Amino acid sequence: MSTTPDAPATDWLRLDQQICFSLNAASRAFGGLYRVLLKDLGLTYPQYLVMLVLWEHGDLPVKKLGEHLRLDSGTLSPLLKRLEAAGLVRRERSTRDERSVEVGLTEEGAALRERAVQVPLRIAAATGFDVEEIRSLRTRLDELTEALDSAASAAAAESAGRP
Amino acid sequence: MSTTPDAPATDWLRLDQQICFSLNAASRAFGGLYRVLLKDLGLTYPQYLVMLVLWEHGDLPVKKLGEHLRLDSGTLSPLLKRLEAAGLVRRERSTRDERSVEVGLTEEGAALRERAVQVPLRIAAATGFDVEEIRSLRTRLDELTEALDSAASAAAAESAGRP
DNA sequence: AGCCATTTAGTTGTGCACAACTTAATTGTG
DNA sequence: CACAATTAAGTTGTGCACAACTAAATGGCT
Repeated sequence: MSTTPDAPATDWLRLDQQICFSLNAASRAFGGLYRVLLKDLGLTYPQYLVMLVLWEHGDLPVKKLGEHLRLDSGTLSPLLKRLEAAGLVRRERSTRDERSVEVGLTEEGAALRERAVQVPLRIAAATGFDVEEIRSLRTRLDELTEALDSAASAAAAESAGRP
Repeated sequence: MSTTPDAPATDWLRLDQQICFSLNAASRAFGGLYRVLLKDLGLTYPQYLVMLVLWEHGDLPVKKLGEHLRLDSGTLSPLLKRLEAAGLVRRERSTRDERSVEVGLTEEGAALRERAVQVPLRIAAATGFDVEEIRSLRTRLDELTEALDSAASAAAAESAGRP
């Protein structure tokens, strides 16, 4: 254990000291606001994230999409099917590599971008944070994600057999 | 719109500038580490949060539990049934108010606390953050949650009819 | 007392996250 | 070339989040 707790073990179990709880709550609060703002666009928040990636990078195989979003095909396949049913994306097997499925925007999907531009602005306004605060919080969170990811794989390896 | 964006609208749609994405990623990274650490205890992360509240506050009606966790009965009812099936909690209708269901720890549930104490320590160590950093990040996130919550209800009221 | 609005749990249905597995195509190696 | 290992997508099953709804009990009000 590399930290030196300055409180008795009991306190560490107290809910209000658990950063994970704050993070989880903030994440769900974001979800709540996005739900309201995205209702007009007919998108859920994860669907919106997929659209963001496609708007930025153009057509991509499911695999690449998953790398950008940290999601696997188990999550993406049904989500993409719903976006396809909504007429926002196309999915077609790559001819060069039949294992791969290329995801691309339909005209309707590309057009939706115009209406989506206001969403991040309204979100930023809602946070009440200025650009610099947002940036620094983001940096901290990304550090956290990386630290947690490597700790999780280390712990998983340990509980399996020796690394 | 109360902020003055210093970047063109296009940049606001860029995934890597979206704080929500970082937050979402961090939240899922936490989930991943908790999944590994809680496997031994036979708990999921939301189940662990429920146990934390019960360990700290003792028996509580479902309603109060939901207030602590920001969750409603739609989420809690099935979750509590699983904890009950696992023998960790009891659920019984209050005699004073038949609408209310009191949730309490079984002996086994209370005993699990001893084994859970190590979890937050290992999480804290994994973050690589010191106590002060954790506290300040937590404060920021709580501010964020509150701002987002009130923005969401304002936006919901607006899209319904005038507030 | 009688009735209605509110409160509390629970149920149902949709969608996401993730583990474990399947299928099919591709790659690497002897 | 043949065949094993790898890779990509999809499927299945479990659990959570949340909206919308139901059922039952309570409390207030006339």
